[in-house]
Amino acid sequence: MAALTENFVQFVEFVAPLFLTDPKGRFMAIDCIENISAYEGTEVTLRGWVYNKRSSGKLQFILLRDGTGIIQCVAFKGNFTAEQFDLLDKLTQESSVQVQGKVRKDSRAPGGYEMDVTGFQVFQLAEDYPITPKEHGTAFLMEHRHLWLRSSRQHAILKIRHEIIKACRDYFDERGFTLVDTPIFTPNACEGTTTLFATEYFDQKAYLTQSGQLYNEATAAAFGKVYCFGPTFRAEKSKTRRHLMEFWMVEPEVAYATLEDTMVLAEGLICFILERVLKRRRAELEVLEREVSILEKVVLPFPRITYDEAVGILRESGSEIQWGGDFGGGDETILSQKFDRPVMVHRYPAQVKAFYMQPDPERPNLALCVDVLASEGYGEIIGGGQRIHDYELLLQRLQAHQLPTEPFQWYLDLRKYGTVPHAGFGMGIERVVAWVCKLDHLRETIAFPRTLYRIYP
RNA sequence: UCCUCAGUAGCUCAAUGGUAGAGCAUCCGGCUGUUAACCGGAGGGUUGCAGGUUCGAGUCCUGCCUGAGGAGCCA
Repeated sequence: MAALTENFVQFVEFVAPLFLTDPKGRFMAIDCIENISAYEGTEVTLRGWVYNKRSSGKLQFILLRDGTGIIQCVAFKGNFTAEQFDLLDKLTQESSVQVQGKVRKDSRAPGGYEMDVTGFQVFQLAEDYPITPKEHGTAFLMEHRHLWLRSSRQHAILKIRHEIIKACRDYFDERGFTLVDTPIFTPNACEGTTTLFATEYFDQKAYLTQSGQLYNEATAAAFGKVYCFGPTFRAEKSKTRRHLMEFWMVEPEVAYATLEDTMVLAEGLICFILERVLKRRRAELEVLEREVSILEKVVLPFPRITYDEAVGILRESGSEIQWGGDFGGGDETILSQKFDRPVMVHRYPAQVKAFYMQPDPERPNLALCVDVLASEGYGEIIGGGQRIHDYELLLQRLQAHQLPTEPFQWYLDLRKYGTVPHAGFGMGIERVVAWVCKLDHLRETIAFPRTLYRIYP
C-alpha cells in the first residue's frame, strides 16, 4: 500500500498540468482517444486502462481504453530498457496506465490510428480481472456489473442512453417547457393502481414515487408547459425482461392541451430522439450491430389506431383478448410487429385506466388516453392522455376507485382555481433505450439495474 | 405468487451409472505486426447443499438453496 501511495503521488505530480514535458524538455499534450486524429504525426499522452494485450516477442500491442475510445499502442523492445519492457510484458487486463507516444495513421488499426509508445507510467497492475475476453453468463456479469460497464458493448449502450436523455431535455427545452422536478417521497399511494415501496418518513409512512404526473398537473398550471425527469419506483413483483423496480421516466404536462396535442408531442419526441441518436451515436449503434435502416424508417406521422381497432387486429391474429381488457405482453408484441414505426393506440376503456383519465365525450366509457407501442415487438414506451379537469367528475372518480379524498385535496384544488383541459404523458427511458439498441433485456439499459431479487452491486 | 429449465476449475462448457476433461483466464518459456493473436509447458475440483437408491452417483430419486426464462401485474 505504501508503494501504491508513493506511486500515486508521483503520478499526480506528473499528470497534473495539462501539458507535460518529456525527458528532453519538450511540451506534450494530455488528451483523450476520441481526439486522437488531431495528433497525427506528433506526440500525445493518453491515460486509461489496458483493455487487452498481445505480444510478439519484441513487440507489445496494448489496447488502451480511456472511456472515449480504444486505441492500439505498439511498444518496440529496442526503445526501452529491459526492465521497462518487462513491465510492459507484465501488464494485465484493466491495469491503469498513462502512455506517451507518437500518433500514426494505420489502416490495420480498428480506429484508423495507432500509437508508437515512447514512454509510460503504470498506476496500478490489476490482478485477476474477472471479466475475460471470452463469453460469460448473465448471472456472472450482473454480479460484476460494476466492472461489466467497462466492456465496449455496455459502454455503447450507456452512451446511447445518455444521448437519448439529452435529446429528451433538448426537445422540451427548445419548445418552451420548464423542467420542474417532482418529489421522490410521496405521502400516499398516488394512483392506487400499483404496489409501491413503503419507507419511513420520521414518524410517518412515505412511499417512493410511481409517477410525477399528479404534481406535474400542479406545475403545468403554474408554468404552462412543464416536464419532470427522474427515477420512478414500482414494487410489482414483475420478473420479465420488460420490467425494472427502479426506472427513469420523462413526463411532460401541458395546460390547455388535448389528447390530440399529446399524440403530436409524443411522436415528435420519438422522432427527435431517433434523429439525434442516428446523427451522433452511429459508432455505438455499430458496436451493437443495430440495423440502422429500420430506425431510419421511423418518420412522422405515426399510425393511430383506436383500442377498438387494436382488439380487432389482435383477435384476427389469434389473441384471446376480450373487449374491455388490457393488453398482455404478448398482445403488445403482436401489435407492435404490425407496423414499421411506433403505433399509437388511443381511447382505451376507462375501466382499465387510472381514475384521472378524461372520458371521451362521444363515448364516456372510453378514456382520452394513448399508449405508444414501439416497433419490432418492443411494446409500450409511452402512456398518457388528457386529465379530468372538472371538479365534480374528478371527485366522483376518486370515490368510484375507492380512494380517500383527503390526501387529494391539493389535487382537487387544481380543479377549483382556474381549471383548464390539460394532457401529458410519461415515457420510460429504459424501454426506449432497449428499443433503440435492440436489446433483449431492460437490465442492460441502466448502469445498476434494480430487478426482482437483485440489489447488488 | 405460479409454471419451466439450469447449477461440474476463476469464467464458458464437456463427461452411456464405471479413472472428472477442454477452451479462456493465471504462472513459466518462445516469437518484430498481433487483431477474442498464436505455439510449448505448469498449477487449478467437497461436481450448489442435505439425504436416499446402488457393488459403484457429476449422472437416478426426494427435499432445500441459488440463478435464468416466462405468466400474472405494470411503464
